[in-house]
Amino acid sequence: MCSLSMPIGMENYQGDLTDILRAGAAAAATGSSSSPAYHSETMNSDCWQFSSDDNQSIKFSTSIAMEEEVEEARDSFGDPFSSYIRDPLLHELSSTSTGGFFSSPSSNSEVNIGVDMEAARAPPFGAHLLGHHHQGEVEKRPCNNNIFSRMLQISPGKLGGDVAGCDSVAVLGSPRGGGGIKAGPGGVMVGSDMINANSSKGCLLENTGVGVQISSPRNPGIKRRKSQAKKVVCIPAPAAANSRPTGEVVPSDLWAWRKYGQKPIKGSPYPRGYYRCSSSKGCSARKQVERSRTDPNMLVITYTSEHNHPWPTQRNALAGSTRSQPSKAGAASKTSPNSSHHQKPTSPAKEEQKAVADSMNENNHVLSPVNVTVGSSSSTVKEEFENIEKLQLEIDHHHHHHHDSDHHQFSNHDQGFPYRPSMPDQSNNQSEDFFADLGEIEADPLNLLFAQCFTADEQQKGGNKAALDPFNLFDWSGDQNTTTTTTNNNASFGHEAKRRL
DNA sequence: CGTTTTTGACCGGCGC
DNA sequence: GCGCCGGTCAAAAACG
Repeated sequence: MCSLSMPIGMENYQGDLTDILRAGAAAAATGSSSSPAYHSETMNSDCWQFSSDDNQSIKFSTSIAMEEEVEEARDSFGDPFSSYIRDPLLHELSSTSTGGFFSSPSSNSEVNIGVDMEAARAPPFGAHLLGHHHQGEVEKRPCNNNIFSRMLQISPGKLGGDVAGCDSVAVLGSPRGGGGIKAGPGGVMVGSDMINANSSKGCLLENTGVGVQISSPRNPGIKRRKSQAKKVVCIPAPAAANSRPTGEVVPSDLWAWRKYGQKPIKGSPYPRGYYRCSSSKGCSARKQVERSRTDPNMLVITYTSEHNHPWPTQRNALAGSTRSQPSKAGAASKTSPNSSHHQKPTSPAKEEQKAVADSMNENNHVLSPVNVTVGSSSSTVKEEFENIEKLQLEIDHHHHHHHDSDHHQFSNHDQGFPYRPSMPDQSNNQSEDFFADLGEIEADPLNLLFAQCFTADEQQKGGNKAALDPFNLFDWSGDQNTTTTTTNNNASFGHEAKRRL
């Protein structure tokens, strides 16, 4: 994996993804200060940078905005990110902390990952709006610094919601609490769906905001079957760089997703993939994955419906999950159906994860000459879960034994280190809350992932491997964990391609 | 064998 | 009512 080193402060950092995001958000929040627009509740923020030793720096920009309405959806959507929303920590985010980036200045390349959880009503901030993905475009506004400006966005919205009030951004923090996150100048992005053309005018979300509907331009509020909110997440597309227009690699979020369709989207050269949760038959959770028209490097993932079941602890079927893509990752044949997946992921989830990782790596790759190597190994799902479990254990461990320390870490770093932003309100309590919440968090795979990453980092500060590669975070495999599996992210991800078009 | 992916067809909403 | 589109279905193929 790449060797990203933790930037400042990060080194010691242990935490889970969630934390990271949170932190980032928090950080962002601070940073975002600039934007006047922010709603008080919302938070913005923006960017965290992780810089690798290499000089690479990665930023995460996050903005999370939620609407009230959104809450229902919040939970799961299956996206790991959603957890953020729920996550109490969000508060933290909302609260602001300093915005620091981890950054290293030097970064040659930066990657931003912005997380937006946006309510349907998008914040006015113009920054980082994603285009309506519907149109296929997601526009990403540049974040502060980042060159690549890849962002991760999450925006929840509700169907039917009225978007009209774009202005109001109510971002809720986490349900629990607190504050919302605003999108900050630093790269905050607005959920594409939410955003509509109007967005330019100030409203990010237009119609779509509404609900689940996936932003169909036509009808904003169309009633889709389910009235649920949808969340939009933008992340750097792994393969994009590689250039596969069509295929997308879906970042894994640990949920098991089964692709049930793909359609070319009218305004976009890239097809949209439709996935549904395969963890549970009854689960209505779905997600759509497509590349941003404007920025092929960005992957727009729209989650709709919630999972009606707990995170899959284990995935059953490996079979079929991976299609051959084997060896040639690099070679991706676009058309060939099989080509779509990188190497064979063992499970979709994994695949997704890999995708994420890949993307990350890719980014890194791009960014830094350094590294990324990746072996390709695919760990099995079980392995993944094992890792997760480990992570959980770690988390628990922290939870039980180290809160303080953890807390300290965060706090200490806060300023510089967004990760655990110091929240005004929460600063002290956070830790408690934080941990209290861990239960939830734990459940969240992503968090775990991140946690893993981070922990690994600590472990390995010395580092070699990348410990911190934020991107690697996504990577399950593990160098990080000692254990690890082999999986990895290969730099080559070529997953894309697939089908039609 | 069970699961996933692929992919053409079908369905429903919307605009004209 | 028709056509466009997006979303979903379902059969076939692929995979482990």
